[in-house]
Amino acid sequence: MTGDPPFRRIADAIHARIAAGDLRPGDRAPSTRQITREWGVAMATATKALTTLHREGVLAPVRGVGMIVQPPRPARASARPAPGLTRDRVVEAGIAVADADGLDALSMRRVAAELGTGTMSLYRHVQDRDELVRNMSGTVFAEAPLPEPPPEDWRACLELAARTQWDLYGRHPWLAAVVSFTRPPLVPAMMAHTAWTVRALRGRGLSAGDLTREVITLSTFVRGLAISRAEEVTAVRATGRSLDQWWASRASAFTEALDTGALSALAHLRQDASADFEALFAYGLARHLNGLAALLR
Amino acid sequence: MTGDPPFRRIADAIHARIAAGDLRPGDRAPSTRQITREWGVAMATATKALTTLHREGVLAPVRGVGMIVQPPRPARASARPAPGLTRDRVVEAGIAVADADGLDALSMRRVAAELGTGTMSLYRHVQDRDELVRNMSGTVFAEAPLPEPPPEDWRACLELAARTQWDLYGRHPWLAAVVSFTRPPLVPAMMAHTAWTVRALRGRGLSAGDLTREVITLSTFVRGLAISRAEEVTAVRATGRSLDQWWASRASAFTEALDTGALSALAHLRQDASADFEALFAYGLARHLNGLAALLR
DNA sequence: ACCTGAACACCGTTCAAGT
DNA sequence: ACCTGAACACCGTTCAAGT
Repeated sequence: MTGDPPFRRIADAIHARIAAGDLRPGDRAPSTRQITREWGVAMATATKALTTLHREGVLAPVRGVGMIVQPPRPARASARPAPGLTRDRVVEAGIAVADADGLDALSMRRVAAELGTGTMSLYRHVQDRDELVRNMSGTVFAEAPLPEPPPEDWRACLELAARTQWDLYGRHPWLAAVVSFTRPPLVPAMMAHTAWTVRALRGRGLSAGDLTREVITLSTFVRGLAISRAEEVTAVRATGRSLDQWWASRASAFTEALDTGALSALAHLRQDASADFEALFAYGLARHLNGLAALLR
Repeated sequence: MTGDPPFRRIADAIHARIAAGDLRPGDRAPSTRQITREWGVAMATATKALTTLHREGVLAPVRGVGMIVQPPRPARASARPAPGLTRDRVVEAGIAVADADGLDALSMRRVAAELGTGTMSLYRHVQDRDELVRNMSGTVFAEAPLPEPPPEDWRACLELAARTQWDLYGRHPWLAAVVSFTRPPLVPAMMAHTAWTVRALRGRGLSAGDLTREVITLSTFVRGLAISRAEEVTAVRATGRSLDQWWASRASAFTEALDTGALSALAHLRQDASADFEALFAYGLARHLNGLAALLR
């Protein structure tokens, strides 16, 4: 890029401003004089940059005004199906967007742009945004199979199932907020996860009700903590502040609150322990499984 | 309300349709003939209902067309501060909207409409929507104080703290998705909750790290299950289908999946147990506290 | 100086116009 | 018949114009 000749670099920079929306169709592009000032080049170079963009159809000269930004030409012929656009590609693009920038960034327009199609073309492959998200969940769950045959020990099984979900939520921070265990979508990979856990618990004296509650509450704990961890990822992305920095910025207001009698007990909390999600996961899982062990005994 | 005379009830009903957006400025209001059919009243009553709305400025007669819905008159003079609009009133209105229609319905425009102000007036009292939601959390947490002095038994304390949060999330289904225990806002009522729990656990041999993890993982379980319950509320509101009805509609596809080998273990789950959130709460809490009891022993 | 309406840059999705 | 761009009815928030 830096090896490009100056007129090319200037042309690309102007093009980038148009792509970014800083310059919009109908606006005046920088004049040759402005270009010479801004980039420190000769008039000949500035003129060549503009005529290049003219030849490429990006700008058009208007007598007595200057170079005007043209409306973008449609990238593809209309009413022709985008070649190779499939439900799987839409879902993959959705996963890529959500992994990179979170669920809030997952707009239909953004996914379509990622695929180089019109927004409405997506609706030929998914019914609506909700169905897209559901399909995304199903697809990523298939990334996390559980071993066959399972470990013999029920505790090893439950630890493995919980750990597998925990890691999956870590790879896809948007996932935790989106899965449901009370209205599970009919996604084979998710049902397989649940079925694997049921098999580990079956025939150990739990009532059918307790078996159901065990499966749901364990998943709920893992999901709940994964939601907190994901919020942390989002907060860092949004504010640029890590949890440590956030606490540091609150420290003075916090210690002030500690003086006021009833809140002084908060001084017994350790902030580093609240930021270590791995240790929180291990602790909460251990308490739950120890409680279950007492029930099974 | 039901004691109002018929013409008043009809006029109110038409007004309600306008407020709901079913009838928009420029639309024709129901004619006298339509009113006699729809409400089963005499022409004189229908005419009185329409002339009442005319006198109130809601409708205006257009010769040869009928009664036309008028644009709403601005409720208050501009650039005059809305009398009595305070941060507390904004927060209260936000809570009312979110309680009634969920967090998705909590738009700045909706809250402003509820208060009869312009949207931008809200920004004089809260910095942005996020701060509004944070203030809402703080306010409702103050609804759920914990008793002083606390019970002597640590287990009774933790059960009470968990139960209090659980009930609070039940009264305000939007709350669970919004609270954070890793970046807690400096809200006295929330900090008091945490401090109360810390006091119950202090001096029982837990390390500072484990004490911190205990407080967070217990809250995480309660919050996680409350999120599931809230999603259930939202799903019923959106689809009009209870969890039972949802499962019934899935039954055939579900039992089909059960036949395919590995998933047959799912038949051991009891759907009614998955829908009983109170029992799920009690089960999960008991497992966690039994696990903690083993650690403290 | 204080307040807020118009405007902007986004959404998801409907629907009719295009091929 | 199939496909999709324009349009609609929403967002949160900026900013400049109003009082």
